[in-house]
Amino acid sequence: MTDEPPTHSQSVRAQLRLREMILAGELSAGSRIAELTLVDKLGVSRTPIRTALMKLEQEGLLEALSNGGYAVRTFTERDVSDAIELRGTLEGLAARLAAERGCAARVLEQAKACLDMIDQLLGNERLDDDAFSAYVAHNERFHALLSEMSGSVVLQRELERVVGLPFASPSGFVISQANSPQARDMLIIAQDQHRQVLLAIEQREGSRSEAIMREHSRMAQRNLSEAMRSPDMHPVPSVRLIRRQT
Amino acid sequence: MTDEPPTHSQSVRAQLRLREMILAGELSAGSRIAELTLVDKLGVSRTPIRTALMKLEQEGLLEALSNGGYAVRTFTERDVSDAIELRGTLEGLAARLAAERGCAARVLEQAKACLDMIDQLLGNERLDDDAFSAYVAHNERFHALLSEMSGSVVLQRELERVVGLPFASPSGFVISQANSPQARDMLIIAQDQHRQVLLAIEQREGSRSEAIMREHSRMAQRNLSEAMRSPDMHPVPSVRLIRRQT
DNA sequence: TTGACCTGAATTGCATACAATCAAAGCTTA
DNA sequence: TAAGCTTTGATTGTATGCAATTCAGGTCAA
Repeated sequence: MTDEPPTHSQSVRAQLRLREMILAGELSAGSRIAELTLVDKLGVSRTPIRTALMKLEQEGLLEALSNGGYAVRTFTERDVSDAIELRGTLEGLAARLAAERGCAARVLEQAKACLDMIDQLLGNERLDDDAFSAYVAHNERFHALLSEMSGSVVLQRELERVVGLPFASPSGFVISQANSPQARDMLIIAQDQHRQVLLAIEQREGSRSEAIMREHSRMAQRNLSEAMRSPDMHPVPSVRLIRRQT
Repeated sequence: MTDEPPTHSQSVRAQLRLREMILAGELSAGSRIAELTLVDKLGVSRTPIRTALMKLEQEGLLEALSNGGYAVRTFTERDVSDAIELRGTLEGLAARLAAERGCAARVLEQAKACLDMIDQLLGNERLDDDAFSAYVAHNERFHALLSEMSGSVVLQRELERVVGLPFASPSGFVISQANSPQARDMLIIAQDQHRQVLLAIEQREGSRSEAIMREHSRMAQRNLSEAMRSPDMHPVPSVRLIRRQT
C-alpha cells in the first residue's frame, strides 16, 4: 500500500500521508483529530504523528485548538484570494530585488530554458494530460527560479511558506480548466508575462518587473472565481477545503 | 529562579527560555545543540524540548541540520535588511487592502488613540527609559492594528511570522539610539508617517497608503546601518545574531 | 423541565526506555 | 606512514506508560 521509499523517517511519511488525507477530505474538517485514531490509520506511534501534526499546523493545513489538539482548517474564498494576492506581492518583491540587485546569469539562463520548454508545449493546439502536467512542473520551476533570483534567503523562505498553501501555488488553479477552449489562451498570456518579467529583470527595471508579477497573480484570481462558480466537481483536490460563505 | 506563572505548559516555558538563551548568546551559534544538554539546563524532559526546538525553527531562530538536530541561526546584515524590506512590503499590502476594502471604524479609532498616546510621549523634549519603552509598546500596537485593518487573517498570520524575527520587528532598532539627539527627530518623522497612512486609508487611497508603509520601513533600514556601524556594544540583544560579512 | 454539579471516560502533555543512525577514534594492514 | 576498516560512543528518532486535564453524560435538586 504505502510503498514509499524508506529514505524518509516515520515523521515525514506520516506528514505526507496526513497531507494527502487532508486534501482528499478523508478527515472531517473543523472537528478535532484524535491522535489515537491516526495511530490506527497510519500504523506509527503517537510521537511521529505529533511532529507531523505540528508541521502541518505551521504549514497552514491544520489549526491548533485552544485546549490541545488540532482540526483541519477550512478557508473562505476570500482567504484563498488573499493568499494569491500575497503570493503576487512576494513574487513582485522577488522580481524587483532581482532587477535592482542583478542576478546570476546562470539562473537567468535556466529560467529562459524553462520558458523555452513551456513554449514548446504550448506550440500544440491542444494539451493532453501529460503535456499539462509537464506544464505545471515547468511553471512551478520557473516560479522557484524567480524566487531564487531575488538573492534573498529570507524572502525565498517566506515564499516557500506561502506557496505551501495548496491553492496559493503558482499552478493552484490552472488545472481546473485543463481542456476548456480558453485554457490554452490563458496559458499563452501567462507565458507572455513570464517572458516580459525576465526581460524587465535583465534590463534592471525594478518597478516594472514588480508590477508584472503582481498582475501575473491575477490570472490565478480569475481562475479561482471560475473554479468556484463552476457547479461541477472540482478536479483540484484542495478546493474541498474552501467553504462558501463567511 | 524561573518563577514563571504555571499557566504555561512545559513546552511553552521551554520555548520562552530557549529564546531568551539564544538572544542572550548563551548558545554558541552555528554548532549543533544537543537535546540532552538542554534537559540539564532547562530541567524538563526531551519531549517538550523537542517541540520547543521545532517551534523555534519555524520561528526562524534555529535552522534544522541535515542529519537531525538544530543549530542557532545567524544572519548577515543583508538578511536583516531583507527581512525589514519584507515587513515593509507586507505592511504596505496590509495598508492597501485596508484602504481598498475599508476597515471597521472601531479599529481606526483605536489606532488614532494609539497615535495620540505617542504624540503625548513625543511632546517631551527628551525621553527617559520609561517613556521609551512606552513608545515601543504603542508603536508595536499600532503596527498590529494596521495588520488587523487589512481584514485578512492570511496576511496577519504571515506578518506575525515576519515580525517574529527579532530585528524585523517594528521596534527592532529604534532602541539602539534611544538617547541620541537625533533619536527624537526620527520618531517624529515616523509618527508623521503613522498619521499619514491612517489618513490615506480613511480616504481609500490604496496606492498611497502602500507607498507610505514601504517608506516607513526604510526608517528601520537606516537605524540598522547606524547600529551596525557604531563600534560600541549594542543595546539590542538580537544584534548578536548578526555576523558581519557573508 | 431546566440548570448545575458530579463522575467517568477519553485525550492530550510529559517522561523515559529502546532502537537506529551517525561520527570519531583506534587498530590493522599494505 | 598512510589508508581503510572496525568498533565504540554519542545523539537523534520512535514507542509507550503515566499523569493531568478536558469533555460528555447522567443524576439530583430547584
